Formats: sequence, structure tokens, C-alpha cells
Amino acid sequence: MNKNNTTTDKHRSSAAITLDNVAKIAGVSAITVSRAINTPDKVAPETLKKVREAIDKTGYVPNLLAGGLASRSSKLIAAIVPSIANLVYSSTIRLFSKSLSKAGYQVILGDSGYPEVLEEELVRTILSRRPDGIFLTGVDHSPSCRNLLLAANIPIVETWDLTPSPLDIVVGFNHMDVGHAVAKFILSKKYNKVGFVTANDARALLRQRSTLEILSQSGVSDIYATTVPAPTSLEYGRIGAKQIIEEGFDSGVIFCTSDTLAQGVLAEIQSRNISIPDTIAVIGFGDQVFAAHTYPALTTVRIDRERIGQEAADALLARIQKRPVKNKIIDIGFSIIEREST
Amino acid sequence: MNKNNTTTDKHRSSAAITLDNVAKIAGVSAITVSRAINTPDKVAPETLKKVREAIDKTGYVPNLLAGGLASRSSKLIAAIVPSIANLVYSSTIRLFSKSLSKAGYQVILGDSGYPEVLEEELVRTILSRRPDGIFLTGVDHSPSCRNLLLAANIPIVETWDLTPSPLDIVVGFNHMDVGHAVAKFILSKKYNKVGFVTANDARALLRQRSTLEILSQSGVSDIYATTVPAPTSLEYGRIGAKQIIEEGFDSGVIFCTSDTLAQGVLAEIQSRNISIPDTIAVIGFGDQVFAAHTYPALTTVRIDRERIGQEAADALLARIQKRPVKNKIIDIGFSIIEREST
DNA sequence: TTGAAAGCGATACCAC
DNA sequence: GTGGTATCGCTTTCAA
Repeated sequence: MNKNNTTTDKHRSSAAITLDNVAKIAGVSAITVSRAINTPDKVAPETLKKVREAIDKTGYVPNLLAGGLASRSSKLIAAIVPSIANLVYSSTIRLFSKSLSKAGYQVILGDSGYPEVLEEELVRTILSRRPDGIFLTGVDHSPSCRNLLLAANIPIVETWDLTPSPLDIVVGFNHMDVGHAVAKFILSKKYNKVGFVTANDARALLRQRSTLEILSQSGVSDIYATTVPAPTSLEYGRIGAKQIIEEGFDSGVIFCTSDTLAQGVLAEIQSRNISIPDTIAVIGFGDQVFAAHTYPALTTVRIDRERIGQEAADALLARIQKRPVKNKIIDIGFSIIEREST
Repeated sequence: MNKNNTTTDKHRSSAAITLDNVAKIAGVSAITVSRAINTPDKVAPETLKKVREAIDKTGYVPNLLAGGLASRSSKLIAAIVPSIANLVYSSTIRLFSKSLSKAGYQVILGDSGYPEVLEEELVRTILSRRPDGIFLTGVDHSPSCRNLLLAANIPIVETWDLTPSPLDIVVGFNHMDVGHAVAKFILSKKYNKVGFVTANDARALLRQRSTLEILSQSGVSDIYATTVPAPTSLEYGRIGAKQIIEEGFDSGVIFCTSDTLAQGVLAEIQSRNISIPDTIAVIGFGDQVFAAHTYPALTTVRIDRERIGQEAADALLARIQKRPVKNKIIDIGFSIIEREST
């Protein structure tokens, strides 16, 4: 007794419809209703029909808090991104969520872009929901974070970067390679002056440094560089461009560590009536898609963001379902999309 | 017995640390540990210290599935948006999440932008997590959706639109008013030809219709309109602009139902070497922020997206904490930001 | 201030 | 194919 929601409940009262209510109405046991919902083929067609009618009649909505607790599987996947308000990450997450929802999982998001919230705190909060897997952005985590993550004993996928020693699985690309490839591109075009508008972000700085490395090795020394705060915005692109132009940069190429910055840089150059790309060319990063369509003057480094989401989802699902994981290190690469003509 | 995680467990085994483990180590009862975590001021300082040490030593992470089940409060707030990959919504959600996380709530997102997933299905899935409140985008819901939502018996906030009969609380602005205001602006500038690039979305279409209504009343009849698929993109902006220009639109103003579309329209006009805004002026919508900074030629309708998130969070929290809700209908208004000079 | 016992609503295990 | 019973890990209630 006390299983039905009558007012005679000794301790708590509840108006919500439960599995037991449905079971009683259908004239079967609770576990049968559970099976009818989760594994319908293990239930006789007639029983199934009765149960479905009872569910419809009552408007029953399963309680996944209870289900997750009992089955030790929350059907929740956590994802930690620097900012959902950044298209670069949100488009990845969108495909990630979509793939997972097909398999019956929901994604719960954590935003690591607030400096006032410690990453460890965020991970802790997220882990308290007992996700069945976790998606991380980047491969740098504090030791206490690593411990928390490892102790959770769930599949982990790190993304947007590569490391020889992932926590579990990693899906990304090599930022140093990007820098080197951009440097080679710049050299091939024989630009004699090179500007940098770089976001203050570990991976962006790495891309800039590696570009610079090759350039200086090749004797290109007319460099104008500025660092702007993350997250990137068109506004900071304008500001950055303004700075290096005022420092004396008047021709050549500007490498921006994001397409958003690049757009701002383009706007600043346009507003000064400087010809693009003849006098100043611009290179972006990250493939905001529209770049290629609307700004033919912009060369950019294309990253297949959807693929990151897809591969991350696939790898996580494989792990959860204990299927073999093909690769623990998935390099999705990148490509330089050259747009010079107008 | 069977409360500790030994291998003698009759039914299930578990490696995870539980409240009981911590309690045993701290030499107190489980409920005391629970209090130490949730209501530390109801626990003696000495006891608190012992408990905290035990938590640190074990690396205990509370299980909110269990906590939520027992307390009938998941500390989860659901939000349904058309697309997280759309800055307009993601910036609202970001502030919404931030405000709620300060109060100890986490946001779980549902993406309603996939036509193959029924809204009702999505709401059902979300409700199975037993959120303590729900954020909806728009005020149009199918009857079955309304029933589900109402049956859940939790605070609801509808956003991005207004209605005299909200499900619970509504935070938004009047799209018809926007259309009328834009029409008046257009009339005041005495444009004789008006183009429309409109997304195929209920609220966008409403803004367009209401603009048109006033214009035709005032005798402006040289109209060129095209509808492009949602979600909006720069690419569709270009396509839309191309269409109406090819239909014969050669001067005047184009009203785009989003700033993203407006950017594409601007790019198309620029590529044709048409002067902006002298020959063709462009009006956007939604305040992508950068519009004002980088495209001085673009007039736009500014919506305080962050405020929507803030007000929605505040209202929901008030309801949950059973504090009085000041207004059930919150009109955040809008403003036209005119940028004509270059 | 602390604790014992009884749930919360579901699923796992084992029988039938 | 179906059901009984014992949990899952936590909080509520009530009592000390």
C-alpha cells in the first residue's frame, strides 16, 4: 500500500501519474508497463495494446530521474563548451545532440566561458547528473579536473584539439599544423608584410606562434601583431585591424585567428577604402560558412565542425554500448579555402 | 546491510561513492551529510568539518538523480529553442542559464528546429527529466502540447512574443508593433520602392505582413517581396536580394526579417557596386550587435535579447520559490537603431 | 543538532 | 511472456 496516490499517503502526496497508476489501470504489473515502454517486443501484442491505452488515457510521462537511478544509466550526455553563443561550438554541438538524440540520449550543456566559475566546479555540477558520457572542448584540464573526470568512470571525448595522451577519445586537429600551413600559404603568395589579429585563447595563440615560427625561419620579419580579448567579435576585429594599421601596416596579409575577427578586419579595411585583397588580403579561421559565400575576398581555414560533433557522438555511443572503438585519436584535419578573386 | 558497496551486494554492485560511504567515514548518519551539503547552517561547525574532510577524502560527487527523485525537485530548467546555432536565441539562453545557475539550477536544452521531430515529442522527452520550470520560444503550441505542459504543473515562461493569454508567464514583444514601426520609419524616409526578404517563420512573416499593411494604407505599392527558408543565413540573404533585384527592384529600401539576412543582402548589393544606403538602404532585425559596429549602413530593430533571458529567469525563479510574480506579461519592447551615415 | 525509518518512481534479478 | 521483491541514492517526516 501507499503505492497509489491517494490522500491516505502517510508521508508525501503527489499528483503525478506513475508507472503503478498506469499498471493498475491496464490491469498488469508495473514491470510490464516498463517493458511496454522500453522493450515493447518483449511484451505480448495484446498486453501492449492495453498498456498503451492506459498511457494515453492517463497522459503518463515517465520519470527519468527514477529510471536513471534504478538502471544506473541517465541517458544524459554532458558537453562542456566555452560558449554556446559562439557559432563555432554551437554548430558542433547541434550535430552532436542530433546524433545522440536518435539513440535516445539527451545532451546537457555546461558553459565554461565564465572565468568566475572554476572548470572543476562546472564538471562537478555536471557529473552530479550522472551523465553516461562527456564531451569536452580542448585537451587542457587541471589535475583536479582530470581526477574528477577519470573517477566518474564514463566515456570521455575531448575535442577541437589533438593530444597523444587523451583521457579517453579525442576528436580534433593539430593547431600547430594549421599555423604551419598558413605560413606556407603566406610564403607562397610572397606577401612581404604580415599582420596578426589574435584572440587571447590558448589554441588561437598556438596557431599564431606556429605561423610566426615558419615565417621567421624564412626571413619574413615585417610583422605587425596584436592580441584581442576572447571571445572574438566583429568589434574586436575592427579594433585589432585599426591597431596594426596605425602601427604602420599598410599592405600585405592579415591572419586572424577566427572568421569573426576576420569579418571585423574586413569591415575596417573597407571603411578605409583600401582594396581587398590587392592591397591587404585577409585570412580567417574556422569556416563560418558564410565567409566563402559572402566574402570572396576572404581566404580561410576550413574546419569541419559538424564532423567533430558527429565523430564525437559516434565514438561516445560505441563506448557506451561497449562496441569496439576504431580510433581513440581522430584527426579530422583542415583545409585552406582560398578566395582571392572578386 | 547491503548499504555498503561490498561485493556481497545481493543484487547490484557499484563502485561509486555514496552519501552512506561518506557518512560512515565521517562517523555520522547519512542525513547529516545531506544537511552538511544542502543546508550547512543547520549542522554544527565541528560536524561540518568532519563531513567536509570525508567528502574531500573520498571525492564524493552527489547524485542528483537520487536527490531529485527524493526531493521532487530536479534543479533542472528546460528550455526549448528553435536553434542553439542561432545567435539570437543562444545569447538569450546564455544569460538565462547564467542567472539560473547562480540559484543552483541547470538548464537542459531542447532544439525544436528539426521538422522531423514533433514539438510534442520534444516536450515529452524534456518533461521526463522532471524539470522545475520550462522556457519556451514563441506562444503558439499545439493543443496536445499545451495539455502536456499544463499537466506537468510547473512554472512556464513563453518568450519572444506576446499574448494576452499566456500559459503562465510571457516575456517578449509585439511583432505587429515592430512591423508598424518599421513601416512608419520607411514612410518617414519617403522611400518609393520597398523590398522584403522574409524568412519562412511565423513571427517573421507577421512582421512583414504588418509592415506591408501600413505601407499599402499609405499608398506605397511598389513592393518586391521574397520569402526564403528558415533558418536565416547570409547565403539566403544574398539569394533573396538577387531575386528582388532581378525582379526589377533598383532603389529604395529592403526590410529583412533578420540581421543575418540583412548582412547577406548588403553583400549582394555591394558586389553589384550599388551605393548603400543612397541607392538601396537596408533594414535588419534582431540586433546582432555587430551590425551597428561594422555596418553603419544598416538600420536595424534592436531587441534586448539578454533582457529576455534575464526576465525569464527571474520570473521562473520567483514562481518556483513561490514569491509573488510582478507581471505575468512582460513587454520588453524594441527600438529602431538608425544608421544611415557612412 | 542529530538520527531512524519510510518513501520518491523506476528497473534488475530471479521465479514462474 | 509476466510478476514479486529488493534495491538505486537520496530526502522527508517525525522523534529524540
